[in-house]
Amino acid sequence: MNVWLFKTEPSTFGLDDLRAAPGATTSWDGVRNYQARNFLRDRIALGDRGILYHSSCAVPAAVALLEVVRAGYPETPSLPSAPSRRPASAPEPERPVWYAVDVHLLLPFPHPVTRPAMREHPDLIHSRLLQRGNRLSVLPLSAKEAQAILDLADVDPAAIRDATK
DNA sequence: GCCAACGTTGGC
DNA sequence: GCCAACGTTGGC
Repeated sequence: MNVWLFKTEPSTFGLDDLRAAPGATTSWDGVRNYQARNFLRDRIALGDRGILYHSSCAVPAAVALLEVVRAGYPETPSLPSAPSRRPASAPEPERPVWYAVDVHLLLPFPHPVTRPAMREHPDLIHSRLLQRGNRLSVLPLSAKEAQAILDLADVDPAAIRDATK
């Protein structure tokens, strides 16, 4: 089970929007970076966890624990034509370019974990998340990094394993 | 508002 | 294929 960081600008879509969404679940789409796209398409699995991170706002911070409830799927599904009906001369259908996953809000953090707080933690000080110029909107977290963020959020460590109820 | 970092574009 | 210019992201 892997843990992923999902970055979002709360002025566009944040924790409050996810709370208000039907089933506290949303499609994580709109990612337009190939490296992040590859994570969505190839690496993020059903049941993986996510940490929701607010960026480009007054207090950038990790704010919630998520669960992936649907693995990667094309943003705009192309209607697959039955192979037998496709003339041999027709081009192969193109592979979709952009992908989404669905995430569900498991647990809003008791309090946000800010960047200064993360810098105090030995397991986060070298995290890609804290590096300047990091522009990846979806990125993998090591088990240590994920645990450190949950520790700083005062979330029960068991939450990351047992949250599915 | 500033600046660093990175991705994309386009001329050659 | 190189690389400069430009646009975007994102922290501060």
